[in-house]
Amino acid sequence: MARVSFRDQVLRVREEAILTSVNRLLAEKGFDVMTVDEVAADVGIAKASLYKHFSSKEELAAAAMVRVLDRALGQLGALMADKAASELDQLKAVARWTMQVQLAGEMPSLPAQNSALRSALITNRAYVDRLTQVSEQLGVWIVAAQQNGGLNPQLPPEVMLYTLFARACDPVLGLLKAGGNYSDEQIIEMLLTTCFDGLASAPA
Amino acid sequence: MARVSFRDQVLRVREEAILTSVNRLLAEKGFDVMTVDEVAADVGIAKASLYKHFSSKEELAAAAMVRVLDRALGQLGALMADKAASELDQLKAVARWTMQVQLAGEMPSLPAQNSALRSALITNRAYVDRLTQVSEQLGVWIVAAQQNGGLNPQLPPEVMLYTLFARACDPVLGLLKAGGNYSDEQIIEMLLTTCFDGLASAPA
DNA sequence: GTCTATAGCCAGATAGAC
DNA sequence: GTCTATCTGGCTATAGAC
Repeated sequence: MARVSFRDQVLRVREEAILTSVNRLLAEKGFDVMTVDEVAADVGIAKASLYKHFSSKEELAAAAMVRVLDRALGQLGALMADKAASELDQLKAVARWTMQVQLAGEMPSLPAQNSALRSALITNRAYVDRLTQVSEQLGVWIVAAQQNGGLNPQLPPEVMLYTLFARACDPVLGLLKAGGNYSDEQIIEMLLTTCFDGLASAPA
Repeated sequence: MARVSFRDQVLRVREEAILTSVNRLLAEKGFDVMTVDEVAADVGIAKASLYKHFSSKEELAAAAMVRVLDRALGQLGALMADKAASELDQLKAVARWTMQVQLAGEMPSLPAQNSALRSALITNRAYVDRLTQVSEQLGVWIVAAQQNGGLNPQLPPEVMLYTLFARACDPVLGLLKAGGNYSDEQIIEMLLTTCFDGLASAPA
């Protein structure tokens, strides 16, 4: 196995620092409002140095998304190891995890409208690959849960999948946190209830 | 009663045309990506003329929000006249209406992050008044529905209210419409199910 | 109130020395 | 690869003639 040079390690650490800043700023302000100058200032390097690592603002966002999707894949892998849990429980655990990430201010929020960003993302192999992997694993659990009665079998799996993704960046979380009336754990439990049991029915 | 001059009527029609364009562009691209040049081009007037009617881009967005909130208040008034409907039915009707507006490409989407926009909105009396009115009427229905068993009494009304607002600009709608596999009416019915009955339980 | 033209600013991205 | 300094373009907003 090839040894990694000290020089490469330093680079890797620096890129990690960049992505941490990008991730936080994307979660705070969103892609359109975030500026590359802010990122550079937050990392503590010159803007030109940033562009030696990432060739555009869109690439920065894509790299941040790849990192968060990798974290998600790690979560999925850990959950798959739990053979005792039902598929519904595993899906709830995923939703809980995404809400925790969002409450921690670490969920990057990308606008669906920005076309320059969209085309950069869909042509980014690393991003598309990971997004596909996450979707496929969730899809497996959704279909299984529909068959064993954990999820409503009348809704298309596609709708369930989109809904879970959407709840990972639901603005309701931010509103409730800003209100300050509930703990993070209370917020998560309430939103898990609204997501899986709806507004109408009382939890079992 | 004072007669409205012809001149004022022309102005009023022009401002309506401006707001229609702003509303559509806000729904399509969002506030940050929309430019005042685009609005002027869409209306077919010079940008400087726009600024004679509205003093800033934020004022444009606020006026568009006021108009959509007025439409919402009209809906609420019509629903209140239906004495036979339960409060749950009325809330579902409101949610259905907001989804129809969104599918029609007429729901302006404003980013929660942009601080210049936020301060312009919260200091806009017309906007705040209407938002308060809508919230209060929905709050009345929510509390009543919780008391008569239509809605889960364990969830704070505040959480229900935020959730209903959030569903009015839920990205899931756009994703499903872009997919092209379902009719508008099918999309709305599915999302009403996920919102009120959740992903887990089958509808009654 | 409408227009053309432009001011003023700030963003993303780059040049070139070290 | 890092920096300082700068380019380039697009944006909001305004000046000033009609």
